[in-house]
Amino acid sequence: MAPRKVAAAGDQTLREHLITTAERLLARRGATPTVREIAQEAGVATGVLYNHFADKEDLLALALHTHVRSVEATLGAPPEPGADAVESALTAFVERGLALHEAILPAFTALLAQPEVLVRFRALTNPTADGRGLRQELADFLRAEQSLGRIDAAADLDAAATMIIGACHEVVLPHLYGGTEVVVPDGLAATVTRTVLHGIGSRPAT
Amino acid sequence: MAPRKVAAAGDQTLREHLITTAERLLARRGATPTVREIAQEAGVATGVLYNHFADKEDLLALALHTHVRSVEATLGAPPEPGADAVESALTAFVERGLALHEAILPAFTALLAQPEVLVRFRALTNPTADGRGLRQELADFLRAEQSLGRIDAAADLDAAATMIIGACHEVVLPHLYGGTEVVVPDGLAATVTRTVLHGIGSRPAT
DNA sequence: TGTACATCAGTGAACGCGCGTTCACTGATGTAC
DNA sequence: TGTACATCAGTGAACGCGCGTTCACTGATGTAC
Repeated sequence: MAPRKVAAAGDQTLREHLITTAERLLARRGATPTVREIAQEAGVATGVLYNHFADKEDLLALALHTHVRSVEATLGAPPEPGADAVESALTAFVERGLALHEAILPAFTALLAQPEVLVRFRALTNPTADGRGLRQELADFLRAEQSLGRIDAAADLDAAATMIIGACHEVVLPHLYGGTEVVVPDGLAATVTRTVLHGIGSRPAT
Repeated sequence: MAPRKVAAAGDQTLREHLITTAERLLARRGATPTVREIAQEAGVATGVLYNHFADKEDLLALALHTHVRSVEATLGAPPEPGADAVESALTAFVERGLALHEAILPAFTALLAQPEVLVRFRALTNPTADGRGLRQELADFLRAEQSLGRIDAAADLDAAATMIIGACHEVVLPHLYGGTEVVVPDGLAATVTRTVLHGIGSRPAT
């Protein structure tokens, strides 16, 4: 056993290097990279991909999984229920969601047209929130706050979570459809939080 | 000038028949149809597409445009501000949004990987809400209700519109990612409306 | 230490396939007489 | 009415291209002596 000098930089294995490279190309706007693009960017021959992965779908699913995990790692831990004021904790949650979606939606949408990659991706564990997914993580947080009496006991928290995560999607999606740069409006997280906590219905003047 | 008998059924021109056929294939889950699939489904030779459209992107952009318009036509007019109670009018709005997104998102996501089609699509007028788009239509409605004093004057209506339309996206998107049937939870429109009007913050017991 | 050999990760030209697109051809229909 | 011709929408085999994938080959490295 005498491996040739690999193109991988640093202490990554070649397999990790290939996943990292595919992840970087995937995160860029546009279509999914070809195997030739991935190999060229990684500095290896195209055939080498098939020494480390079953096929292109396998590599792309792993690249997407790694991408989501590495983006999530940059976000820091979610707020603890009860530790802070509901409003500020929820705002932090929304900011996390906005950052996450801004970072990962381009890759996801590029892969929507490749159903086989999504099948493989789903076969891996959900990379966000210890397998729960972001929406469920938020719903769990809201329910914990509710049991602490800091959220209306009659509120429908699934709907609230859907609306909040939906707002994160909605800020990013039109830019993907429209081909324009994603711009998250200043203070959106705070405004969304205020809206979901207090509502927009008319109220008696104070 | 002696046109051969065309494959188009009824009183549609062959051009319209091709757009309708592409629209139908596009609305089905999955990838974008090939020119051969469209031609076969339309009952004509593949070459005929190029007698009526500049290229595949041209046809698909028109098919998407027609699709959105025909879905919107099935929805009926949006509620008039002030005509009904805010809560019921807004619920109707959300139901329209859910139905619209459920019907058009599969086609949109299939085309996300084909940026050129989206460029051509954007060159056409926005088919929803007289060119305003659904989100703006909703924001305009909320503003009208606000000026009637039926919505909190201090509310951020852009954020509210983003959350509501976002919820419509959020209900459909995970099923597209996940490859499962789209199921809109019963009563979601009413719950979303209640949440956005009254908020989920804890309130004094009545 | 020096030399011959075995190993096998990496190589990249070549393959098969499906795609969008082209264009010489077909034949049903309108027109001229 | 009947016949010869012109038109041109529709036809579909063929083309070129880019893709994912394969596999006979290369050559740097570990091992045996």
